[in-house]
Amino acid sequence: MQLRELRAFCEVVAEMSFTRAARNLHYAQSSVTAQIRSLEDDLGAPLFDRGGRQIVLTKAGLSLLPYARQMLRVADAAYAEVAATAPHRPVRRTAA
Amino acid sequence: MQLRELRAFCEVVAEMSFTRAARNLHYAQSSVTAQIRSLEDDLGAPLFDRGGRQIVLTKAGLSLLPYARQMLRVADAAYAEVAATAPHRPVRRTAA
DNA sequence: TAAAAATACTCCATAGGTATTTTAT
DNA sequence: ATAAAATACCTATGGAGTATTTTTA
Repeated sequence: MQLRELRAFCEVVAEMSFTRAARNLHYAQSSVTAQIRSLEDDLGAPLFDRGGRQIVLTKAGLSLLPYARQMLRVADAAYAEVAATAPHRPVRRTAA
Repeated sequence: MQLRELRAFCEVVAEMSFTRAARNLHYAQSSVTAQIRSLEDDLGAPLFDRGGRQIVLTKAGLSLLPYARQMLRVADAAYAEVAATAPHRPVRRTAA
C-alpha cells in the first residue's frame, strides 16, 4: 500500500472514472490502471468492478475508502506540521 | 512521503539506531539511510542529527513522529478491514 | 458503434544490495 | 580502536509513458 496509490484510488472514486482521474492527477490512464491494480494485488481484493464503460466500488473498495481518506489527511497534516517547525532551509548537515 | 519510509523512520526512532532498525526491518543499513534521506528531502527538513555513533531526533523529526505512527496504524487498520470484507484472500500482516 | 479500461511494449528512475570510507567516541 | 552512519557503485524492479486492443453500454 502506498500513499500515491491511495491518492489515485480516492480520485477514481471521486470521478468514478479511471480516465478522468488520470487527467486530474496528470497521469496516463494506463498508469492509474496500474496503480489501482497494484493496490488490489497488495490488498488481495478487487476495489472496483469494471465494465467496459462504467466502474462500481466493490465492498472491499467501499471499506477501504474512509481509511484511504484518513491516511491522506494525516499525510497532509504531517507536511504542514513539519513545514511549521522547519520553515526554512533544506540544509541537511551543519555547515562544515 | 511513503509509508515504507515512515515505517523505517519509526523503527529508527524506536531503536535510535539506523543499523539496528535495518536489522529489524530486514534492510541493509545503507537502505535505511537512503529511506530517511528521501523522507528528509521530501519534507525539506532533517529528521535526525547524526553523530558518528549516536543520533538524536530534530524538532522536525519529533513533530513528524505522531503523524507517522498514526498513518501506520491506519494502514494496518485498512488491511484488517479489507481482509474482513474479503475473507477468502491471503491476509497481509503489516502496513504497506 | 464509441467511450472507457486493459494490455503490450519501452524507457528510465529508484529501491535495495555490497563494499568501502568517514566520523566521532 | 571501534562502532555506526555516509558514500560509491551496481543491479533489478517497477513506475510512467505511448500505442493498441478489448469490452460493453
